[in-house]
Amino acid sequence: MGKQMTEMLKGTLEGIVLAILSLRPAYGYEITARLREQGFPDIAEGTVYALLVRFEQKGLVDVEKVPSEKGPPRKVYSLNAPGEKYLEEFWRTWSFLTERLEWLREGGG
Amino acid sequence: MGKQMTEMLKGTLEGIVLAILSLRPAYGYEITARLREQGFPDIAEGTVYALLVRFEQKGLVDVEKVPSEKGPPRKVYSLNAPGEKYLEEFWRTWSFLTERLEWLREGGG
DNA sequence: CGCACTACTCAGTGATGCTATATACTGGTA
DNA sequence: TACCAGTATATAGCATCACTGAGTAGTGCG
Repeated sequence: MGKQMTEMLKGTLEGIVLAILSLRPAYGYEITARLREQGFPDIAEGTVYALLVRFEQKGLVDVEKVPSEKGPPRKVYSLNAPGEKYLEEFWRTWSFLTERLEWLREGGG
Repeated sequence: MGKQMTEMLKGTLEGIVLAILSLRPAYGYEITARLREQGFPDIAEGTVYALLVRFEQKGLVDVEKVPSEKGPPRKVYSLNAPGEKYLEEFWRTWSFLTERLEWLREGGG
């Protein structure tokens, strides 16, 4: 993917996964697979799981253990109220950044 | 500024400063001041100087020492050819990210 | 049994931005 | 003189984050 993308994902991947969870609840392996389909082929599984642990520690998600037909039980994460708020804040921060960058890209006023 | 912005700036601040340099050459103190005017009040001076050192080490900028009427001599940085290329790559990476995020924001297909 | 796929975990690494401090030069003022 | 504000650069130490690489577990197929 390149170093630029890796660094740019810092802080952004968090928002991406929160956004995915806001669409509907999901578990780690599923999220990783979806990211790979959607243009992020090199997102490491370990990265996603670590993110989900952080979400849980921050109280942004609810967790439910669901048995799987194939393999160990799934940990299904769903965004709760604080999570929604946090995601809204993410979008505000993201919008601010995109506005600043769009402005710079167009010649900086 | 908040932790979200701090993390999101990782990888992005690099592009922001490169974009500022692509408009016209500038020195560290000046760049910091401009960032503060343009909505990033909490960018630390040390952050900018470290960034400029990295640019120099990567060979993305040319440096010229210019005497100042007030204070120590300025180190004026200007984007060179590899720097321009690197900036273009940054914009491509940035565009990819914004497209993915816009898509997610609008409901994820 | 061995292999592939599903599913989660964790220690160690590298890059980045922030904090805090130090250095250096000019000019104003008590 | 002594002090301080503004200009200008540099750097050591810290926290956070994504990546690497390895390990653990369960199911089904050859």
